[in-house]
Amino acid sequence: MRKTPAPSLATNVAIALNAVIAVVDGDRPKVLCVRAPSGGPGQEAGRELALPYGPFDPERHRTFEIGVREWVERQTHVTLGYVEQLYTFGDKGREAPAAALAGGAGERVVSVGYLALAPGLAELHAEDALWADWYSFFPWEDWRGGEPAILRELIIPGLEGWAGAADSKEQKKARQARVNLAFGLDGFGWEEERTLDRYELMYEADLVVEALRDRGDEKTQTPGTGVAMISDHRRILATAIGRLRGKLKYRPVIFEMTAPAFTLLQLQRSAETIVGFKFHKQNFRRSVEKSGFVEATGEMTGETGGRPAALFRVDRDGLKDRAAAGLAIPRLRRPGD
Amino acid sequence: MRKTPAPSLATNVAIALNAVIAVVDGDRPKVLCVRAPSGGPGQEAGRELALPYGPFDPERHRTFEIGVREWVERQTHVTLGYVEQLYTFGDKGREAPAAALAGGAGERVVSVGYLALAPGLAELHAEDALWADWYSFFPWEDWRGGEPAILRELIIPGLEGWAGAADSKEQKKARQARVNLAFGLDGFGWEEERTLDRYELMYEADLVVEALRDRGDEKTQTPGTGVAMISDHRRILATAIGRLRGKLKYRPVIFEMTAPAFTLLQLQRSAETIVGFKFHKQNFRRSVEKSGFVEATGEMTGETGGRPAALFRVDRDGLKDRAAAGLAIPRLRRPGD
DNA sequence: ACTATATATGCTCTAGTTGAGCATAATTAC
DNA sequence: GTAATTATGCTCAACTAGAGCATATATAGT
Repeated sequence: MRKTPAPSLATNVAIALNAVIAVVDGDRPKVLCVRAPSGGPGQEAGRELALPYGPFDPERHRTFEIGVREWVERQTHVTLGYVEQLYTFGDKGREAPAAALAGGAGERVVSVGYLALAPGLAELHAEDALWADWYSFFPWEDWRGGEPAILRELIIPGLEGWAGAADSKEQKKARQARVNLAFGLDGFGWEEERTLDRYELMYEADLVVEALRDRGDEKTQTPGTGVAMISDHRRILATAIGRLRGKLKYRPVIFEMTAPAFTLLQLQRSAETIVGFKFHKQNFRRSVEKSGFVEATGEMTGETGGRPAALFRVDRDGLKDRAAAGLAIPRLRRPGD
Repeated sequence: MRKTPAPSLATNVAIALNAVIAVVDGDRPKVLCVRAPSGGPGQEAGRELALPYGPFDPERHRTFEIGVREWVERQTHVTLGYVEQLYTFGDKGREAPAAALAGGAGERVVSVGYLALAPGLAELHAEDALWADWYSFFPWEDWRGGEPAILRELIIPGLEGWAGAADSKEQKKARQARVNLAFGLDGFGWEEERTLDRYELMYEADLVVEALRDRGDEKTQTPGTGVAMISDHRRILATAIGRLRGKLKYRPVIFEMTAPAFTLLQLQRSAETIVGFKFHKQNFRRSVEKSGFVEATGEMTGETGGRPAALFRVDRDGLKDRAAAGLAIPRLRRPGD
């Protein structure tokens, strides 16, 4: 028997706060990005995209969330609504690109990722900031027009090749099972919130540029599998999208991203934009109308291109009463099912 | 227009890894605790309980998870199964007690909390480590014997008093709404996974000792509201319990905590122990049997005190096939509903 | 004015799920 | 034996979710 020693805590770690600031712009989901101050060696392609990030200053910030809000609002002039902590990323290998990014030496950089939702595109005041469509980073995640061609043509074959290239029979089966689960193959359904699983598999299978880059590989292209980001920011973004997609189902967060008044179809399009596939319209109305989240304003809009639609607004009281619930998000129906 | 400056990252932060190691022992949920090396000033009561924690050593640990596994296994000789990151806690105010705990000076300590599940009580080799019943920290969370008396007698009145003591009418309503939602009052149901919301409200309302202690208050007792822990460890534990309770519903994590063979009632008791209330037995069987998670071993056990029960084991293939699903956890039925 | 087309909105039908309870079976404790 | 205890099978009613039919009210084009 020995006593548990009081551990001493190491100090040579820096903390960065990363924010995924998500908005819906019509039928495009967007995320605030910055152009990073030029990539590492072999990256003359210019300035890679990064999530906005800031230092965590323990002197000035009582909490992480205060820190995030503070520098986001100062640097981008975007006012954040809903904010939640996502995950803390501390893997080694992050540090090389991240340290370059920070201009610092080779100390370990840990980043705490945050997801923030805003009600619409804010005007940007920094010249190297932009709103990017998040499906440009994850083209395989957008099923609104049916199954993305890139999946059948390139990604699934690539993943099956990777699974088949494993050493043992056991390993092959294990890899294939992961692929099936994440990508909804072989009897599994496509679960929209598994964005991180899918990205990680693609990374392991060398289907995204970051995998090659992080190894210092020659090849710097993986056509069709989306735009790369600096460091592990695309992984952070994948985490954020998955979290947001899941959250829609059990918290009324969609209303953090809507205009003050909207038609039910606009609300549906917002949800579909995030979730990445289309819903049955009448069922969606039914569930929203009985949810208590919205109330009719009594006004109509004629800008629909068809019969005018009733305008709704958020029912603040209803929202409070049902803060424990979310929208009824159906499952993705594949034509063949 | 100005360029986003490359932020410099501060370094005077230490990272601790905290682990909530949870097991189910019959009908008691347990968590590994250590006796902290004597509390702060005014805490002569001896050694407060703490979650086991260790330093994150950026030199030696490629990832946080590796770090957690390493020091847990080294210090406690408990082998961890399932491990997941919970949340990163960085609030100011943590640091005073946490720094004392670390024996260090007044630097900011950030801790990354982890939830780990193990299949049973491991023998402990450190004399100041122990398995504690987690409901000793949260007596109001255990509804298996009906609504805990302490809730109606003490906690709810205390919270309503706190709500009523707010400055403005608005504030009062807002506070009361939070209480209703978290504690399932006024038409809301009790949601077992809202453990953190409940703990936070009780902290704000001065119903747990930590609230008084963190302010340096004279009073050091809040009878009936559970055992205190050092620093914000009870909050970390509340986070872990909520996460685990929620996770049961959509991932088959319960099987990380079960013996190799079990009866369906034993499985049910394990789930009830975690969730904190009892289920309808026949419905639970029905859902488990058709879930594909388990298969009959063909053997029976006579140790039930009644008719012998069939023994089941985890169906590893079924688990893989259904890794996307969890147990069907019903809602808490209150007698009056 | 008439027609095609687009969106809005109401309603129904079916299959499946969930909550609850009845009934019977096979043990042990006294 | 009888009571108590646990196991297990089955049914019923309420509710939910997926799908589609039908009708209403616009705009655009001829």
